[in-house]
Amino acid sequence: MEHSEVKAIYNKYIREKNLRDTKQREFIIEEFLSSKKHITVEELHGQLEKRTGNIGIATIYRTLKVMCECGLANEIKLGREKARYEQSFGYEHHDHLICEKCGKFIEAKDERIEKLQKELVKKYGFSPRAHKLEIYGLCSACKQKRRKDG
Amino acid sequence: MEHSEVKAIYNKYIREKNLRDTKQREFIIEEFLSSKKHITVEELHGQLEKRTGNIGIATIYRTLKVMCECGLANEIKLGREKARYEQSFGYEHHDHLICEKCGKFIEAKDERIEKLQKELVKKYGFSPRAHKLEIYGLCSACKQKRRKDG
DNA sequence: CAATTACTGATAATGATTATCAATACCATT
DNA sequence: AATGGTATTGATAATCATTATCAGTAATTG
Ligand SMILES: [Mn+2]
Ligand SMILES: [Mn+2]
Ligand SMILES: [Zn+2]
Ligand SMILES: [Zn+2]
Repeated sequence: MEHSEVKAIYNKYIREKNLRDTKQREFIIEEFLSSKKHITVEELHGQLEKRTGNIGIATIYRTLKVMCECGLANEIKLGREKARYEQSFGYEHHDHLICEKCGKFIEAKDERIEKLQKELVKKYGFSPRAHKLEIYGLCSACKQKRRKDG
Repeated sequence: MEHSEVKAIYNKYIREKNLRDTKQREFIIEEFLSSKKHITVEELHGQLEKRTGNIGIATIYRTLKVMCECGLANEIKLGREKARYEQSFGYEHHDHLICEKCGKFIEAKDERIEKLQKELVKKYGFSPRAHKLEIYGLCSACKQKRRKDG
């Protein structure tokens, strides 16, 4: 429950865009906001099946697209894997350390890196709109496990 | 012609892995090394069609995979676009500024950013294997064009 | 309530990449 | 040079996430 600020933004957006307020979208957004970050469409669909009745997976794709459009969600695409989504309201921009063993996403940020990126693009007369820093490797838990198991 | 160093590495690799030396791979590698960076499989296939006879597109996929395995190529995947490949022999690691208007890839690097990334992962006990920094926006040429055209 | 039109869910389509497989080419050995 | 084992090729089918289609349904507005 709650998430009233997010819903206010969403409601404003659908009014502006002449979209309609449907039960399915309500359920999807509620579930999305209550779930772990970096969730896939399939995972969300599975969770919804338990609570609400069936909601078509196409509708979940569509609703997450709307959430991204109104700035309430971000899409994260890694290689050939299926897209993941994270809430973006109330979270600032951050980078990701991604464990290649267990799939964990660690959120991290260094203001100095952000600043140096701005310097970097300036050198090329480039106007940045967005950026993505992903570091792939092994999280500390998986590192320890690997030590034990060999 | 030439590219003898790359070919030496490739030849060493195929001997070790019990792969065979085929005309198709020769042509593909030659064309790959002579082409612009950040090329797609489809583009490479198109170019090869002119010079050599037909080479099956599956063979190009397979050969580029081998090139990546032996460290002579890198795969670059952006969102849902088709994969692009770049030579990696004789080029050091670099980041990409990617123009969303014309598709240009600007290669850039800041040693200070690289260093701060190492600090960042250390804070989380994370062992990095690779990383990817991509900045999306507008290159200077496209920026000027936009100014003129409105 | 009625008219308009956006939405839904089932399903087909798409498109890049990978798997399959029979025919062929490579290569070490004789 | 011929042979045999096996990696490779190219055509094509399969895969799989995502998007498009469309008939039926539901939200909105007056
Ligand atoms: Mn995140
Ligand atoms: Mn590059
Ligand atoms: Zn892990
Ligand atoms: Zn440009």
